Amino acid sequence: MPSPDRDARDATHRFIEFLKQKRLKQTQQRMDVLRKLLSLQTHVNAEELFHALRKENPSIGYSTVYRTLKLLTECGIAKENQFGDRITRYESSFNRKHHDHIVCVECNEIYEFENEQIETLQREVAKNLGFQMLDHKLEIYGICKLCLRSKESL
Amino acid sequence: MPSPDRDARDATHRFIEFLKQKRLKQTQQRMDVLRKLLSLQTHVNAEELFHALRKENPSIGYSTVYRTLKLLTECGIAKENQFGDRITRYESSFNRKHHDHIVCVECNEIYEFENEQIETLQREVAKNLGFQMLDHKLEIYGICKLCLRSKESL
DNA sequence: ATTTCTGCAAATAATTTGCAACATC
DNA sequence: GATGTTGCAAATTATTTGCAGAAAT
Repeated sequence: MPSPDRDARDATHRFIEFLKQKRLKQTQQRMDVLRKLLSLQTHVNAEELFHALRKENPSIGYSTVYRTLKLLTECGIAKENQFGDRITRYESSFNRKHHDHIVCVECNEIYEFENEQIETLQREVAKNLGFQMLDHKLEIYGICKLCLRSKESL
Repeated sequence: MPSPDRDARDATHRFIEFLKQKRLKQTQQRMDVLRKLLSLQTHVNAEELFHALRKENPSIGYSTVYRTLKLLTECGIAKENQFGDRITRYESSFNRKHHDHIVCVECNEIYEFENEQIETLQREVAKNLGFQMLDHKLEIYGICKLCLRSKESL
């Protein structure tokens, strides 16, 4: 059975292999960014990651964070997401199934969901239009349960 | 029956009413931006619009284009879209049904499609999660028919 | 005459890049 | 010791804003 710890070790292992294969170096900073991304477990942007890392290592640079996120994305450990605003958010995608996002426009919380029927219909749409589908993304925007509740009680 | 010309006239009319109601002024530039957006009929970014407008009126400014696009979005004539890159693209949304996009990653062409079943499933997902759904967007990324064909013939 | 607009140039925000000092292989 | 990496500062990209002169009400 998969466990968060197990996944973290496996992801780390994959990253190290990836670096080796590309003749890139295994540095402290690169491992730090990976560890932090895995531990935060959410949709973080570069800024949030940078500040979290600064707390532990005040000398880490913004560019290192960006550069490492590129590498992690390249080797499939991280996934980039753009939600409405112009900010790129990253989530760890290692050992994770495809999922879509539903975003609360009030509290900005991002939830995930899966729906196999929607996936199937998307594949059909692409096929009917003669496309070879590579990727797809679906975002639903709305007001979440909690925000609706706190509005009612006014 | 709706015709492109008819839609253009109606959209213009709505924009003029919108400006009046907000006590904003009906200027040459604002009408130019509207006309150009309607005539281009595609998913244009501010830069493309700006250059198209410059050809006819070399003195128009970038900020006017951006500011007018904001107004057109506000009154429902334009709709903003963000596809993967960090660029905002605009399409005219006057008298247009909701639709989703399928983007070719080779030639960057953007096609549109509608699928009522997917829409229904999305509403169900939102409902099940306790969300009040406000908006949603779906993008499929892949390689289009034409690009696939030209790859085969190599 | 008043109010709003425009175009420019400068500001902003997120991200990228050049480079000299530094760490890893 | 050779090569790749880091952190910084400066560049870049898309967009926004302040402002003085110009246009619409």
